[in-house]
Amino acid sequence: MANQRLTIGELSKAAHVGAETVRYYERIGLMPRPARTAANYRLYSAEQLARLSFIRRSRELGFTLDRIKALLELAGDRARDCQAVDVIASDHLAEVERKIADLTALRRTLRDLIGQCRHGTIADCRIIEALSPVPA
Amino acid sequence: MANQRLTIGELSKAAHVGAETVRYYERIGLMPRPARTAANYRLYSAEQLARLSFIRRSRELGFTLDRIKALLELAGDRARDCQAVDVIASDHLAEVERKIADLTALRRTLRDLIGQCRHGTIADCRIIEALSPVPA
DNA sequence: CTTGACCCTGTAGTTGCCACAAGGTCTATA
DNA sequence: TATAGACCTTGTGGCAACTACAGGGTCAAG
Repeated sequence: MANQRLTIGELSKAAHVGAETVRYYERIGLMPRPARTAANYRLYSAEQLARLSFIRRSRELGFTLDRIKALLELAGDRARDCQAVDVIASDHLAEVERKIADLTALRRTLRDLIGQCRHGTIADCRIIEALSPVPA
Repeated sequence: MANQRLTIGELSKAAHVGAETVRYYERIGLMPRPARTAANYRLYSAEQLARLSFIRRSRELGFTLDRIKALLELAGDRARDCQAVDVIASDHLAEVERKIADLTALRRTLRDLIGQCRHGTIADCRIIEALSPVPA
């Protein structure tokens, strides 16, 4: 009963990942090549569904496919020290924090700029002015 | 004296934009086709340098090339109401704010996850566990 | 036996560039 | 005058992570 095999469409629905995305994951080696029916249809196992779900969750957390590949390799090695996992996650967190900092600075600049808008003509628009270079 | 024309390399240095990027902007219609020397070298005017600098500043603020194109069109129309500029900038700000919100939620999740790490084996790694689907 | 929903492969588009390759040009120096 | 090296030209392909076809094959229901 654990042998229920899924077509790509069924897998796709179960994992909430587009079928074309699944094929893409296969092409880049993130998902294994599945079994095939006589008619060359892909057939997925429960384990492969679990793998795809893992990928989807990781993507939701913003991990890159490269890092997800690394996480999946680690996940298979149950006896191993989980420090490597920690490193990947911490690196990712650091990147998220950097992006937040960048975007926060950007938000400030944009708010200032928009706040200065006097709603007149382009000729005295502060936004355009801020973007325009000073004539040398 | 206002007639000083620049090669793509000179333009590139002056505006702090890669030469290949300038050619790319030309291809997509963001920069105009410049004059050419007898040897087919591109020659840029001061006005074109100003346009490229405008683009660079706008990119630094995270505007997409499409929006920059729109901003440049508006910027040329000095008598026009600057409301359209305000709309573009405000839309952009809204997107930045959305991204900050998304990333902030992500940061929280990642921090929680990493904080739960007990530094044992993969088998009881909270991070891997959180990513793994519950077996049905 | 046909309709419609599924599946297949392969290719091209998205965004904003960067990195070649293979050639032409220009300038300075030996 | 020859030549080295820095510049310029076009065209192509790559990056991330998909998405959207086109042009076919397959399968189950009515």
